[in-house]
Amino acid sequence: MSSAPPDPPGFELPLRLLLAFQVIIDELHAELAREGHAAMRPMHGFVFQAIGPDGTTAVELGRRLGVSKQAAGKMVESLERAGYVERTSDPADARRKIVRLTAHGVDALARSARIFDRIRGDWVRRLGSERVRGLEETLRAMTPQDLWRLDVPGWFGTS
Amino acid sequence: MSSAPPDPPGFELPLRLLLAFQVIIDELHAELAREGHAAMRPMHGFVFQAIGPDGTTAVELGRRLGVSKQAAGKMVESLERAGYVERTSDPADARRKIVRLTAHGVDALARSARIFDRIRGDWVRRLGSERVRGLEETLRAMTPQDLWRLDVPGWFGTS
DNA sequence: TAAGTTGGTCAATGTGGTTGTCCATATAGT
DNA sequence: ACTATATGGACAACCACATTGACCAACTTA
Repeated sequence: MSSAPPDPPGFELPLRLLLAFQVIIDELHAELAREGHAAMRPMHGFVFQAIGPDGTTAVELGRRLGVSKQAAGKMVESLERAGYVERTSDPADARRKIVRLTAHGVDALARSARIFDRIRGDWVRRLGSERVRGLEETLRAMTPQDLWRLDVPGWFGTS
Repeated sequence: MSSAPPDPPGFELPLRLLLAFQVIIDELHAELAREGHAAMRPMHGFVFQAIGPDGTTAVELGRRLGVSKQAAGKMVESLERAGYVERTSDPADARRKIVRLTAHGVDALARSARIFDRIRGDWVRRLGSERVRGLEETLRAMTPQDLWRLDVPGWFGTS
């Protein structure tokens, strides 16, 4: 004879979505640090992905990430200092400098992929395959198709 | 005779979680802007919540949000300029300045709550009550119990 | 009442973003 | 072929938002 539980307040859902994202990303970087990539930051994964296997230019990178070419250039500089990317000149166009992942960067990206898969496996163990698949389907239905259209940087400004 | 679909790569889940959060927050702020709160920023909701109905101090606010007291003080300043909060001195302790939401701030908070509920209603219409409840239960199972332990600011630094 | 703790503010600094400017190089139009 | 335009990259100045360090006034405790 118990009545149905009331709906939770609407603000719980977005908060849990963000919290779940945080949980996964924190776990990823804890594991990356253990595997020798302590310098990796949450943003870096997105940047590596935007660089892609064939490399790209700072201007194109800025476009993909939704920031100015100057901001992209500074990102590349710091990633270069950290040894994750390198810049080479384009023989076909003397203006362009191609940004490519170094072996170290490729390693970080490969490890990230493995760790993400492992974390998903943990979720499957705790929730069952059906619920994880259902979760992914539900989120797919409610989010833009293009996974990489996040425009993360600066999106969360305070003022 | 079709084989089962393969598991998606593990990185899709966190990305979709973040995307879903963005979708909701963007919708919230679009609606808030329509209702006269164009100055509201994603962070502000968290800050308002941390201030609470009884007000708090800059130091305590910094603790709750996981930032320095100076950073919290600056946040308060800008929110004060925007008319969302006011500072009054504590009669019981001449050092303390109590930060409280103004009527305008309370209005923004109340509207946010209503809009969040409305957005959840949209999800229910598109997905059905069962799936939304299932989503919330799943996320609840995988995230910390304390909803407000997010330590958002600066968490996503690039370097 | 002296000593320590706490709340608030000021100043200097670091990081990561912005726009504006400029130059070298490619590309298109006549 | 030459000029005009567009593009990639770099430099500078600036802004927003965080940090740490120092300091003072006011409360608390021994």
